[in-house]
Amino acid sequence: MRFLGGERRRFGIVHVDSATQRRPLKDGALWYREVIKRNGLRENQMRRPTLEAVAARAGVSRSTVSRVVNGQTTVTPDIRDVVMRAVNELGYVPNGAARNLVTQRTNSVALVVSEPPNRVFSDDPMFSTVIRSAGIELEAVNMQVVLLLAGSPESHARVETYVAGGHVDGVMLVSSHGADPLPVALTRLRVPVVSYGRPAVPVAMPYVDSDNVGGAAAVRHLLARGRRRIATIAGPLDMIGGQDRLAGYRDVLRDSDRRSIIAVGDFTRESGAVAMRQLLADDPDLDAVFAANDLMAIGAMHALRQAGRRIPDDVAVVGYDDIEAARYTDPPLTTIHNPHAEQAAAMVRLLLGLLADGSADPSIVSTELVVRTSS
Amino acid sequence: MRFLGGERRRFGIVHVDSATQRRPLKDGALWYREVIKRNGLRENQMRRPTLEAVAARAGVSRSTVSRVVNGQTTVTPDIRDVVMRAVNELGYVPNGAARNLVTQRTNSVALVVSEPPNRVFSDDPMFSTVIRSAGIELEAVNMQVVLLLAGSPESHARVETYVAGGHVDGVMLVSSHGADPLPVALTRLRVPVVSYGRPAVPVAMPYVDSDNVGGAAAVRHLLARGRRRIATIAGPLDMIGGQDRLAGYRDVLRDSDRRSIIAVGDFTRESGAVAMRQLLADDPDLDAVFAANDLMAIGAMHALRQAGRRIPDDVAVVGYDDIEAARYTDPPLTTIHNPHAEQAAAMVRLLLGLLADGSADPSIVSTELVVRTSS
DNA sequence: GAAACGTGGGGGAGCGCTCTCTGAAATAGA
DNA sequence: TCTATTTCAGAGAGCGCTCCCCCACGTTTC
Repeated sequence: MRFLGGERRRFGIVHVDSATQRRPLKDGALWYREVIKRNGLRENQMRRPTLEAVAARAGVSRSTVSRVVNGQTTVTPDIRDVVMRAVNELGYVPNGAARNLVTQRTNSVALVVSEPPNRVFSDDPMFSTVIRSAGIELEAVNMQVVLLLAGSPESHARVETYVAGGHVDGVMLVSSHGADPLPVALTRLRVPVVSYGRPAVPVAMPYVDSDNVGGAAAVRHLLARGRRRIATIAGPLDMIGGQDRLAGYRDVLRDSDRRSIIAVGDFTRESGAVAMRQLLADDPDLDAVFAANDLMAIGAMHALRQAGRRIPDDVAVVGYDDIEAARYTDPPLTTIHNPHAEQAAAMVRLLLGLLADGSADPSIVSTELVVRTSS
Repeated sequence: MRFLGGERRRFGIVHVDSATQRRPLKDGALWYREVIKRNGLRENQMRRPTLEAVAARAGVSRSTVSRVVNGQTTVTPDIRDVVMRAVNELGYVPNGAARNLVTQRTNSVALVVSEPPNRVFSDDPMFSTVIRSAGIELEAVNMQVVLLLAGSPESHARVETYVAGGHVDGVMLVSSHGADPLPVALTRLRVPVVSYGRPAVPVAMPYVDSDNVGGAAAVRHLLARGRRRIATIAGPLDMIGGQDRLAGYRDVLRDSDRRSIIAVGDFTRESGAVAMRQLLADDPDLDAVFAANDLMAIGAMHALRQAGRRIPDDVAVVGYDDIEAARYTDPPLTTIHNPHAEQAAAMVRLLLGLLADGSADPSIVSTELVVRTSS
């Protein structure tokens, strides 16, 4: 092994079986008592330098060091240099908790992902895109993202307590479905909250959404290609995204006097495959399908192939989102480009505006049809 | 619009163009001054109740309230009830910053994702799996995940400062490549750090890895299938994962007296396609390819189809990771199942052990060949 | 019945920082 | 030369919480 590790640490390779892996863990709150007790003074000795220490070394007051560290300009250059030297020599870094306590600000925001359990295990790239984009945008202004998973009802209480505890300056809410109590609960906390996509419940919460005409554009495209029996695989109808994309589909078909053929999925590949099989059973002659996201489109393509249909010759397929994978399906998937990264960045800006001056200028990012060979 | 929003907030839909979206943002640290100034006393009035307030209402001391809130058992049931009533009436939630300051513990850990920029925009589900699994595991012990992106050199300083600032109790490092200074820098900070996968540089840091014999198993499988010219698309060679999987490939081929045919990718689909084309140009007669991850395998399949090769008839393809998408390729992809979720959970447990008592029992999760129809 | 012990609650220090207030020194003005 | 004004550093009061220490009050022991 290559660990050079210390006294009490044991290193080495151990194969763990699933039983061991699943053992319950002690509550976080319990440890620190034990740890403090065990480490006793040692902890004190190796404590990081404080403002006080830097001040002593530089021969100035705490206030002055604070001013220097925070970049205030009312400090004479000479003194500034002396302080900076002391800071570097001691390796001083301000203590975040102390700063948060007095400023009442944490410079971090929560990203609350409120997703149903079945989606947790599907690997929808939407989530990683949002997380990443929001993270990048926040880091540009020196703020951090705290990820809060709110999949289960129990975790809701945890999330609420965390937010109410003043750990974050604001909240970004992603993917809430109709019955989700979180949007309402969070707004009651008097903490700035914004939503990724229009909230499914009526609540006074600024949001950034994407232009939902995409669903309509997809169907018009299929119509223009001469398709006559166009089915759709809708997303969960308790989510706004699911509703809106379905509405777009319906509107266009109604206008062109065609029948709607609808199956409902839950945004996972598996559900797309299941829905496609059902659609095929309902109407064997369908010649096109519009899926409310790419993952379901991929599942649908899989089911179509298994049923012996050629794409796009027998059945045309259009997805939604334009995830990277859409470029690599066989054939490449026609889809609606939905700029999740931009939308996430816009959400961050919305929240920052709220934090800075209470302003909330929502924005809508626009979608665009990307025609590939599946249609 | 459905915003019911307050006085100074402006709601409404505004289309933003990319130029506006990209405007630079004020530094986080600058606002709070403005905000404090602007809000003045109002902020004070609506401050959340403190321990003091609860104590006053319950007619006991701060200490007693603290004991009750923290679940200490040395409080008489009567008093406990009185305090709890006051807590509920006031809606008291302990202030996190104050608690962190005095306990020197934050109950949150950082997940540092140190990934090269080109991978940021590829949607590798590995990252979301790790993030999600680690998050779930930590929430079980009431701790939070703070996501720190360390893609660029500039962001390294930010990450270091953040960690040094005591904002987190420990650090989980993901996906570091050879030249990454972060592992070394972080260990110097005297903060518990664990790594997802063996660090690429020799450093005293506990890690959880996956059993890298997978590469070998994949190649043996292809050999058993009667394939004679087996190529590989390796991952970045400055990452341990890339090295190890390549080593497995090489070892098996050497033992069976066959020639290695190697191209290098960077774990993205695009790079897999590029590498496949190159491989095909180098050796048009190859009859199998082992890609170091599924994303590259998907890219390779795409390139093979474009080159008119049938899979698996002409060329067999094997991937690595067994991401969800591998089940939905055409044909479904044979791959090495790599339990990222389990590995992430094990990493969390490793870190928690370190935090609790300095113990670090590393573990290796095992991989397994999953045969589908691409080979 | 006095001394010893145990038990539950209050007092108060202090975690590390920011920021207002104050005062000293430097500069300007008369 | 003396006062008015500005500039810049220090003193000190908290931010909201935890936890050590101690005291008051029972309860036991000899």
